[in-house]
Amino acid sequence: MVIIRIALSVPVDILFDYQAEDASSHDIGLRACVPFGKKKLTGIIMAIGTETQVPIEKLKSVYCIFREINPLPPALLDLFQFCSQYYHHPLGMVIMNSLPVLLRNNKPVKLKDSAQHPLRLTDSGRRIDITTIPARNRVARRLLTEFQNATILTAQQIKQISPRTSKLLIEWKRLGWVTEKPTIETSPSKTTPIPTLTADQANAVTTVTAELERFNTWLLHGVTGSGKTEIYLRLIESALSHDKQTLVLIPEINLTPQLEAVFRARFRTVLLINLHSGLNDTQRLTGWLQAQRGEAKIILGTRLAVFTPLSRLGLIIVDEEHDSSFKQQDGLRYSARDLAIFRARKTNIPVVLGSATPSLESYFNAINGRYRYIRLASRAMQSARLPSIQYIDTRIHKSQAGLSEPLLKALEKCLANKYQSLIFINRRGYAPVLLCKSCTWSALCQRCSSRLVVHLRDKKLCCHHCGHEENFPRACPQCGNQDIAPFGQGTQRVEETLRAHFPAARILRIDRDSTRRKNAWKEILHAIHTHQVDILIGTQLLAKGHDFPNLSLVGILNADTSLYSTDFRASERLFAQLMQVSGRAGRANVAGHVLIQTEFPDHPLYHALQQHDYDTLAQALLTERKIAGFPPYVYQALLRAEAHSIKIVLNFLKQAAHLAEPTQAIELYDPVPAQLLRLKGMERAYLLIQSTSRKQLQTFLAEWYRQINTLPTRQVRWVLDVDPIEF
DNA sequence: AGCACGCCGACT
DNA sequence: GTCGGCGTGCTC
Repeated sequence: MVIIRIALSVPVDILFDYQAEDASSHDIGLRACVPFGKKKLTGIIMAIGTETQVPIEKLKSVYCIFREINPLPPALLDLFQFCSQYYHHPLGMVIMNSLPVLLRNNKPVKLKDSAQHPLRLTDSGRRIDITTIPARNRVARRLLTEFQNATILTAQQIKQISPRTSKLLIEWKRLGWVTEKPTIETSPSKTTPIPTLTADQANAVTTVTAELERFNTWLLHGVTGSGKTEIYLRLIESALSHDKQTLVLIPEINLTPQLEAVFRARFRTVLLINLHSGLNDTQRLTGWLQAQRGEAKIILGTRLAVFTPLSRLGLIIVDEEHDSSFKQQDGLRYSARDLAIFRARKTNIPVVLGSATPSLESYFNAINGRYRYIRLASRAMQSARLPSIQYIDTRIHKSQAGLSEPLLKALEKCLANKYQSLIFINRRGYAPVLLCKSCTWSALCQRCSSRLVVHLRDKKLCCHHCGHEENFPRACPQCGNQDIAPFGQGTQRVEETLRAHFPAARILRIDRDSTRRKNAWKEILHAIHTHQVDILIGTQLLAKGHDFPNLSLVGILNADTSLYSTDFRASERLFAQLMQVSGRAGRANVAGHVLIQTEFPDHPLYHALQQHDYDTLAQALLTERKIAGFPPYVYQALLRAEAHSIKIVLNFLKQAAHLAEPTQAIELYDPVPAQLLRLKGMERAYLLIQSTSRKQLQTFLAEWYRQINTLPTRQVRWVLDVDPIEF
């Protein structure tokens, strides 16, 4: 009897056995549709054998095995297995949640042949003169133009040009203008000039390229503007020359288009796909299949892309590796960066972690020699120097609505010189608090233990944690006094103040509220680049990765709040963020100045920032962490739990703690309520476990996880968070 | 996660 | 007497 073992998306960490007479060992990694209770589910075949522990009468037969697409490769199944074990999350859920939605259905995928393959313009196609096509044949002209621009077009791209192209393409295929054959041509485009490398860059490229055939974790540490992207491009080129795929992981969606454009411009003749959250189900599946078949040579994507099957993977790049969005913060709490390293090791290929401000974990590994460390000391463009950073002591310089006199003066001067400036304040809305002046009342969220943020623009109070909105009250609900007022500054208020102060200036606010609209980002970037804006006001959305060539002045408000935070990672994050924002100034042809308003101008973090001295600060922070016994000197895990009442949560955590059998190597702390106690109507708490040995921590967690699963979990939702980065 | 089974309160 | 509340436990 042939037994197949299937991983299903159910929250129990076991495989389910089924009878399947027609299965063979080639079917491992394929999808199978099976009866499950009263339901029908589709899962992945993990093993095939002739034996089972399940009583024969319980054993059911598979409905069918889907063979229309290739099985998931063993290396990817290894990654899932590791992920499931390391993060203590059921294997079936790990696998099924990583797959495109269309592969989770109880249906075979059906894609039209034309939809499956990208088309490449052949040399004879390239020689076609557009004017030989009648002008009224607009679709044909558009399509040919697009092909001659891009050489390769995916099915989606073609569909976007016009939905009625299939007849045309059949004809063109017959004529030999286009072909489905993926090319292995790697010569970069002749039209985009390729910059010469600095000595630093050249050295980095040579060093990594020399070891392209084996696993290494490279930390590529270079200040903003030191030209990391160019290094990525060269490495990808090397990978391409061996006909290998490159997986490029990037933090979040906003900077994708920019990076994508750079990559496409350089590699016009290879298929590049972008796997981001904005895709619909069909687009995602199409890209996924192209990656699996090895047709897509460059796979650009956010954290989920780390699970893409890649038959010819030769290189992984994790850009902005310090970015916390590589860690998923709900459900399966995985770190895409760490999984990328695991994947590279298993595939025996290099993984390059790039950052201007590496995470302390990576830096620690680099100086210890666990990672290979590559340092880019200089900015690539000689004209672009590092910005000068100065502090405005807000104890001396009083401010009006959060803006100090020296900063306003600097803005004025910048305006007069027709340069752009940027005010960075990481707080959207008008004001963070609504206060009653006669009693102590302030507007609170009903579902979270947080204050409601004033959004004067739409006359609403908003909770930035749960999204709750309510109308602006006319009077204090507690004492009836009408004297209620916004307190503190947010982007909207800064915008208002600056508009009043510089009525002639063109001011643009950039935060989640102003970029929510579709295409808003595109329009904003266009406005900035064509110099239709004088002053930008923005949150951290602005900090990431964009080049603003005319930007000369950066003003930073309200940075102090993270200086003395209870979160031991706050300084690290603040520094990275301020480095990033500062780096916006003075990129191309303009000298950059950064003015930071602070009450603590002598703080070591600010000193380090002023000197552009990552190392001194990193060393200091590492010393602190060593003394305090924090990561990277210890490994941590959290048991997180939530319920309607904190009593239930704490009680559950206490029970869980009671079950634990810690060894000497494991430290188990008392349960503590979360910083933000209530979130979306749930009260939360966690329990910290730590150890100096990752291995022992894992052994402990595995056993403990099994034990916790036996607890009655009435109304409690819980997860293990391994290597947590938020508390 | 679903979904059924099961054992106690308020209804035609 | 039953309808239905959601606590408990199983799914190959």
